Amino acid sequence: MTMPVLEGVTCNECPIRHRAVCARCDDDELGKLEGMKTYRSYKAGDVILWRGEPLEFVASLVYGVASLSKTLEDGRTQMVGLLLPSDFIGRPGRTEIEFDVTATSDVTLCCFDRAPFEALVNDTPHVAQRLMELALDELDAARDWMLLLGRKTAQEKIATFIDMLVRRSHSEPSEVPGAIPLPMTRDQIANYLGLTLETVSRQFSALKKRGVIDFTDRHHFQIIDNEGLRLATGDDSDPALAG
Amino acid sequence: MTMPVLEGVTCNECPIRHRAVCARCDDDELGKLEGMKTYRSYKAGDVILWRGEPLEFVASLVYGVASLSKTLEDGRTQMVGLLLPSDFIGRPGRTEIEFDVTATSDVTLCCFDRAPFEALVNDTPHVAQRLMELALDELDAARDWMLLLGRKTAQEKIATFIDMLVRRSHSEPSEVPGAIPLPMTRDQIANYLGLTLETVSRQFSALKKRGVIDFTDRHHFQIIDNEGLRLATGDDSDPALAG
DNA sequence: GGCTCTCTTTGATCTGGATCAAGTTATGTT
DNA sequence: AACATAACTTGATCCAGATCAAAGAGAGCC
Repeated sequence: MTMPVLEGVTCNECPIRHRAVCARCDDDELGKLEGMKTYRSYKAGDVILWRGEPLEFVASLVYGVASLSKTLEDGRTQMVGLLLPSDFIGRPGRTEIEFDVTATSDVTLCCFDRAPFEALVNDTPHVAQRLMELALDELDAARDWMLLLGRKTAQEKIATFIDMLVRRSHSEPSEVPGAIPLPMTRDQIANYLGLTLETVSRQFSALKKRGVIDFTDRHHFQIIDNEGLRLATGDDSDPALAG
Repeated sequence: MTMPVLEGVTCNECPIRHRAVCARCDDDELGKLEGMKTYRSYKAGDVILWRGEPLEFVASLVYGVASLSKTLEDGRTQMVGLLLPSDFIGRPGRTEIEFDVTATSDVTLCCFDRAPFEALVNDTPHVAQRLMELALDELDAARDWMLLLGRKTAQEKIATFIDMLVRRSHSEPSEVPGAIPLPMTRDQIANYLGLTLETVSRQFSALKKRGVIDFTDRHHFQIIDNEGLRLATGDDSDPALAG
């Protein structure tokens, strides 16, 4: 996997310019952010932030995938969020976080030191508003996931996960056409869906056998039957909505 | 249960004055809210808002308990939030909601028409900031609940639920001393915890048999063994933290 | 090319919580 | 007080997904 080099890239050339925390900024506001930003990179598997550790910086995720996870005393873990490009790490007024943040693939962040960023938020309504929107989007996503974790079957969980990946990964242009990247191991997917890795593997096999998806390799798949996938999520009763 | 009459009550006498969306307001700002507010009451079981319906008003919950829930096509439902006094319904920039809001007990809301409220938010930073804090608190709660739904056992779910009730219900002074109200049916608790009502009932019985809690009646209980309760939640490994 | 290590698949078995099925206790209502 | 209805408890059985186990399949390295 190639890791784009971003040092020296201007905000106007940034791939997440219109979806990240800076989405609503005008040129003037963007200039201030431009002067504050630094890029950081992490290898797949690196821990970006530990739960409870003081938060030195906030950041937008530019490339890659990161995960938020919580762990019980005996080691059971549950992912409580997946960060894709344009997602934000850190919250106004919070000096620490309640979960670990880990690089799932190689990751590049656009970072701002926390104190000056907060000062900027306070007198830049465009940034404050965008932060609120991002927080509310995360809250909606968290609630969809609560329904999934509490009430969906293993098959429905896997179908919903694939459906979410298709919707959210505005797939990189350079990739094999039609092949959607699966940027996580079976174990990480299991931790996201509240399952075991064996069950994840079995349900992928079942969807493949049913002709809903197909794997080009273990980390790239294609949708064969979009309608079948949608039905398998358990969300829509009305087939007309999926057409 | 007595339902306090609130018509004519001033904001300064309001029981949620210092925790609700108005928490940071000065007297001037409070005056504006005072002029906009109206009270609405609902009976236990009433639907306050349907998913997808245009949002006419936003509100703070003053008395009672309400729930947010999502439903799959075949009727399986999952509660995705519990609203207690001072919690807020409605979000800046959102004209509809993604879940049903239902009165769990008799409920009183302090309502504001949506459009004028949003106008006020835009030029009252104290309100905008407080709304952000409330949203982030909900996000933290949602993530704790994802860990519960995805990884905890039935016993741990029940213990965590009780522990949350104890922490959050600043129990009404008029109640029987030491008796904590359980403001939901077994079925509603099951929908909150991703269980069935039979499992909820069995786990309450098990905690009672183990001497952790005791019931004065079916909707009021007491904590007998606080340490035992904390251990049963599965959260803390370190007993020193619970002391 | 062969070796090692990690990830993945598949099979066999077990079990926690769901489901099915009575009874029991409250809370009204007339 | 008798009745009706809704909420709750408890028991018996079942099954989806966990757990235990072992065998493939990549990917990196010398």
